Amino acid sequence: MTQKGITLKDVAAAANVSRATAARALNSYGYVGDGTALRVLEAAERLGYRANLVAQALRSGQLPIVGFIPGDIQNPFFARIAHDIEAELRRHRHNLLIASSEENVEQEKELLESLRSLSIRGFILAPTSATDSQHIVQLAREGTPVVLIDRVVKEVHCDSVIVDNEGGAREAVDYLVANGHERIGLLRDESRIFTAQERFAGYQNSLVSHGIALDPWLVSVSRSTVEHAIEATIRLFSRRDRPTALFTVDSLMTQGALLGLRSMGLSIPHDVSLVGFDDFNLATFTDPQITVVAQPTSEIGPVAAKMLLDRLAGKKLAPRHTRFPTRLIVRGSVSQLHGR
Amino acid sequence: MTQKGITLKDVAAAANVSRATAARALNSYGYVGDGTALRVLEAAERLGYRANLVAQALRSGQLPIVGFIPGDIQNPFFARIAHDIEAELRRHRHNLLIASSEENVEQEKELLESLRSLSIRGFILAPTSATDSQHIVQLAREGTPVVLIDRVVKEVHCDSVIVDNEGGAREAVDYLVANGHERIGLLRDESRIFTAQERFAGYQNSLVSHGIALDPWLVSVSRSTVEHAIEATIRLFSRRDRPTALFTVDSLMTQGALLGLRSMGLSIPHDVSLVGFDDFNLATFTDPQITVVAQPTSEIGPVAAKMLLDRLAGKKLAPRHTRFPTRLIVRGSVSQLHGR
DNA sequence: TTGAAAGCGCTAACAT
DNA sequence: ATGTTAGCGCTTTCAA
Repeated sequence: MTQKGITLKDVAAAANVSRATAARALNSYGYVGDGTALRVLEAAERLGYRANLVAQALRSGQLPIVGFIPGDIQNPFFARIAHDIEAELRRHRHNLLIASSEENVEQEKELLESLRSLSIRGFILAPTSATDSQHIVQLAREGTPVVLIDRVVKEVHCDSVIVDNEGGAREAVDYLVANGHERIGLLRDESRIFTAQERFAGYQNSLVSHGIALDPWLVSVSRSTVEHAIEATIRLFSRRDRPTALFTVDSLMTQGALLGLRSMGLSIPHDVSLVGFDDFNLATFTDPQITVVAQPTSEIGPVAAKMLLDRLAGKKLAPRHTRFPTRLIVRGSVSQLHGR
Repeated sequence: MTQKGITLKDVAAAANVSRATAARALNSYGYVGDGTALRVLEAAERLGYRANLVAQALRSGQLPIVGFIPGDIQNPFFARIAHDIEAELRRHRHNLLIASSEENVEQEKELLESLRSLSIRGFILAPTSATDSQHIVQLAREGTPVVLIDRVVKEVHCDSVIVDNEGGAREAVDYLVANGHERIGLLRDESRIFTAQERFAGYQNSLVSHGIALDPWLVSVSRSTVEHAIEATIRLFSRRDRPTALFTVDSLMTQGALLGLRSMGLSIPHDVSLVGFDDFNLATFTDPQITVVAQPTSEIGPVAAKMLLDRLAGKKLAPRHTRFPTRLIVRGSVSQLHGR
């Protein structure tokens, strides 16, 4: 046993002062005589005193912890953001509690519900559903600071950090069209997810602006996992009159598409051209390398963390919304379609 | 404002009982009249009562939170483990606080130090250093349950979950030798890291058992990031009389090697054969696919979480150590060396 | 079967 | 400049 259970009382006793004075010295507020302060500090040091944050939290009603609820911590996109948030919070002596919703609204609700009992100071959240959002509205209304990332929910008025999904998707499809493609497949995730909606809109808008009719058969919906995306890809390309190009709405689905196409013996870009939303490590390792719409992943975490920290510091501002632009990175997965 | 700040007192008042009785009814212990219990439960329900975990923690000295300190949450290996631990903890109504050490011992110490004030119930930790470990010893000695994963520290007596690093590395190098390679490069990370030591031992042992002398020039040390590994690879292969094969000790370094070799115009497996420790998504997307030593990543998290949960439940057992076997997955990145 | 009261460790209003 | 005291929300003796 070592310096476990050294409390303020012990320090106060050792320094021959009251607990109040000891607290003042330790947290440097109010009046404390110089000599006294020194004695207290010295005693605390000697005893190995460490303030009990739980006790502080009971009084203040706030634990120095922020909750992060991503769709899936295994998605490198979220892992990167988690890392950045954590680093930023650490600078402000806060900790990060991570709980994945696993893209399941019910789980998201339960998580939020259970975390509220913990007096968590605020949340950074990637809501699973763009519509089922009463639980978030509720949370925000109670005064708990919330920052939405990657996705946004209409009814909720709080800070948010997202990217230009519509523009990014549109640019991707524009690029495909510019290369002569007209039968452009879309591999998208469930429409309850905000980004799915916006990216789908970009796909549509691009087609419309080029006078290309939207063919529902070219759109395949799947869950956002490599496995599901493989199946969806195979479904899409098993039809005769298959697409000449494919746009995938996130990196996991892009990977699934890669695998699905390979399993069908379809080569990129010879048989099929491919553009994916969200850049990922793997994209530069394949041959050819994959053309993608890149998001400024490294900026999202820090910005979101700072927004939340501002709220925790008590700043009363109107909700702020950051929307980052995306960037098309042309690599080698799109070919000029001949016979045009 | 909604059901914020409903306390036990409110529930007790609403049910016309004392706080003590309300607590008994809510937590079902001690004697409570059936009718009374019902009234209390009903009142709690109606008021939307939620127990204040911080207050409970102040009494019990324990917050239902477990700390996870990986080297880097962005490493898919740790992200997967984090996910699995979290899922397991959730079943036992515990939460997971994640803080990366970023492979920095000092940061690891600070993290632990600051988290102790939080009355965290236990830790799952991948220690950055195999030697600098007093802080962990200390922690364990104070009675805080600790489970070590991926890496282990001699002086610390606690549960651990690791894999057969030596055996896995040996098998990889054996395989290279069996394919006629003798000049086998090693890309390893810093020797303070436990896994680095064991994997290096496996490399050595294999060479020795085949009567091949260890050539220090063939060993390149680098930090475990893609960028550093690229440089180290280039360094290794810039020498004349370069290796015919390369063994990399983790997936980030394998990626770095891939990139480094490509930048030098060296093709796999024609110019260089490659085997990496730790399987990763990308390994099957490259052409050729990469031969790797796979770890049972999906088993580590659940086992570690269960060990910790046992401790939290108060089980007094001798420290348990699980060491999982590894498995060589032969794909296409190794070629039979001619002229042998 | 229930209630009163103490106390977990800390802070802050109030008094001195 | 310092001490006294009350109380954050909860659990748990102890007494009734």
